[in-house]
Amino acid sequence: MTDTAPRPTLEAVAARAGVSRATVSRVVNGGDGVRDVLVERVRKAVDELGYVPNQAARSLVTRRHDAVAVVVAEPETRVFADPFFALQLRGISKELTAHDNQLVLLLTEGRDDHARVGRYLAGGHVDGALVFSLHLDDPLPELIQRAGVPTVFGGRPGWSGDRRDVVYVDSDNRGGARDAVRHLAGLGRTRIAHITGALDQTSAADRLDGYRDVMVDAGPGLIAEADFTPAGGERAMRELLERCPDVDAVFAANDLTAVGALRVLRASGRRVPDDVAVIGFDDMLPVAEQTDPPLTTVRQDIEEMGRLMARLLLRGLDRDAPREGVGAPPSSVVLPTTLVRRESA
Amino acid sequence: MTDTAPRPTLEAVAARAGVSRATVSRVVNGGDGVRDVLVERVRKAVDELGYVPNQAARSLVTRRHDAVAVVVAEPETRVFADPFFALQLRGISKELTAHDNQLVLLLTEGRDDHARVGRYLAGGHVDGALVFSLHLDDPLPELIQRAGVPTVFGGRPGWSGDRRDVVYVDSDNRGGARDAVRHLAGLGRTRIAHITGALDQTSAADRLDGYRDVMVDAGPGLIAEADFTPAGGERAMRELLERCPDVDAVFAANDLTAVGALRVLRASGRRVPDDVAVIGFDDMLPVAEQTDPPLTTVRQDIEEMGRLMARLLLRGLDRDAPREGVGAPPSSVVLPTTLVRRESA
DNA sequence: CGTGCGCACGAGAGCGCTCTCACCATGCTG
DNA sequence: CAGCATGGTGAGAGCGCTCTCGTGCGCACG
Repeated sequence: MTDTAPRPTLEAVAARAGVSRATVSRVVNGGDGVRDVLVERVRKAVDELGYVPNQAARSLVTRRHDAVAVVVAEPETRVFADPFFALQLRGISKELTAHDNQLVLLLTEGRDDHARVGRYLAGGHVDGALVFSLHLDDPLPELIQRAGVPTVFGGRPGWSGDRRDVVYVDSDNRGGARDAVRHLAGLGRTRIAHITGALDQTSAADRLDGYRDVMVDAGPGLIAEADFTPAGGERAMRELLERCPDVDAVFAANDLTAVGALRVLRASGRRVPDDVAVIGFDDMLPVAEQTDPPLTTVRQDIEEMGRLMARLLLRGLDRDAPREGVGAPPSSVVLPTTLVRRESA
Repeated sequence: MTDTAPRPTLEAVAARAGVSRATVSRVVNGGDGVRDVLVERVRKAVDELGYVPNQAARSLVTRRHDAVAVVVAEPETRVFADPFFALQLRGISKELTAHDNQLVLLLTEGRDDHARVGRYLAGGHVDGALVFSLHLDDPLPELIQRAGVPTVFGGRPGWSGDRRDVVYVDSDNRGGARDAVRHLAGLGRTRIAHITGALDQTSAADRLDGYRDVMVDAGPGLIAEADFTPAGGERAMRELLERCPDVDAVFAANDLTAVGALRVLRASGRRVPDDVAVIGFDDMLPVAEQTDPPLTTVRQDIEEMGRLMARLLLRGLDRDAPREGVGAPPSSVVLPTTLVRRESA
């Protein structure tokens, strides 16, 4: 735990290079309009002194921070006890880094914490925010919009339907669900059930919608509600078997739910996929590949989602647009999904 | 994507409250030495104007940022495709938040990226750093030490043996391994094998040491090297069965490895735990509970590790110490592990 | 009643940077 | 050859805050 040494200032570099502060500043920020001789001289001085600009001083005048907040709400941190979180973060990080932006991570801890996040964002410490808050009743999005911080959401916010200015990046949950169910139908299955996710999240609702798109005449008996967890999957599967013992296919809202379903199916003596075909969602790798049998599932490109969120945000901040007004204002993006065939369906 | 509005300054608050800037500053920073009447008046003005201090301006003069960098090296981000990362981060976040510090996340992408991180840390943007870099040959720790930023490491760095000033937080990998092996021995097992983790990481090396502590006379035939992945676990288990078909217990370096081992054992017709007892490490919940049979494993309190890292760092920054010099300089901490008995051993 | 002390407050100087603007060479046009 | 763009450079103001000092006041003391 060493202590920081005093760092050289612009002034020091200017003195050493025999130019003015202004010129050094110009060189440090690209060097346009400075003769090559001087640029060279300043660069040398910078190297020799090990000069690094003081970001605080810079922000004070530019009102830019080159920093973006990533807000993850508490309920999500549980969901993110899977690679989802890490991957998305990685995509975000890559994109931000490529544009020299820092990533300030804000994890909320319970609802009281929302105020703190709101205050922080309103405090103008960051240029924008990437927010994961997929619950319908979450006050956070509203709070953030009010804070006046440019924001891109991860996953469609529940209330976004009526607001045109909300920008989000999402997977094509509905389309992916349709693909899954169509695949099951293509296998000749006719009694295709669906185990939902937590329906207060748009992803779960959208997947259910996709299922219904294909199974227009599915009775409610074939739909069981769960919560994205293996335990929930078990419960729902048992329920389904009771209501409809001759079910021959299950589309689970995510891979973890599918794991629970698989376990119950096996315990009931049914073979997968011979008796009951099973499809998950996410392609959560350590899980989907390890199940018995390996899980057919709908893959979403999670890292790309993160990257895209960051890209949209930065574009909105005019970091990217070469000329003012050239880039259209960013609008939401829905990424395609792909069905990954393994052995469970 | 709304745009930020101009924010009120100290000056504005001062004018409204009819006091000087200095007084407002005093109130905002605790209010010592200001008459209650004025404190009240200033507070009111702050509320009415929705004043939030400009952190950049403040940092410029205080040279404090109330921000801490969390550095995660690339190889780790893969390992952290498990709840490890999220949990640790959560612990860190909680502790930092409690002390009004921000969390700046730095994920490195390949070795070239180290320089960037070094530059950032040397740039004095943050008051300290929490670093995850558990590989023996990683240049990052050295780089960071040279940057002169107070740092606490997550996991014992490979080269820390000879350096007294390195502060880290780690689990008692060695002790946990000993417990696991002793438990297996206590079950009457005599041919207890060990599947190692990636031995360029101290955690893997320490667990191997713990195994050896108990199995002082274990032949090399009972040790197979793997890499913390299920696939590695499978490979190693096959190897072990070949070399020692009558093995009756396996201590795997982590839960994922154990999953691979379980699969091979089952495929070979052996029953767990009847024929072969298996113990993992981590208690990675979605995994350990879902295996067949549920996995006996060594649990480490991951969130607490994160919290502790942050606490040590902040203490080192004198955020905590009520009086100068009262708190001893922070030293490394090794957290205990606990054996969680399920059904595999 | 004068002196001294302590306390509450304000004035003002920076922190390190960016950015506007004025200045001074040039080089070109009329 | 005067006049005027043009482009490179420096001087200086100011971003919003903290913090040191100096000032004025009330009070206890001699």
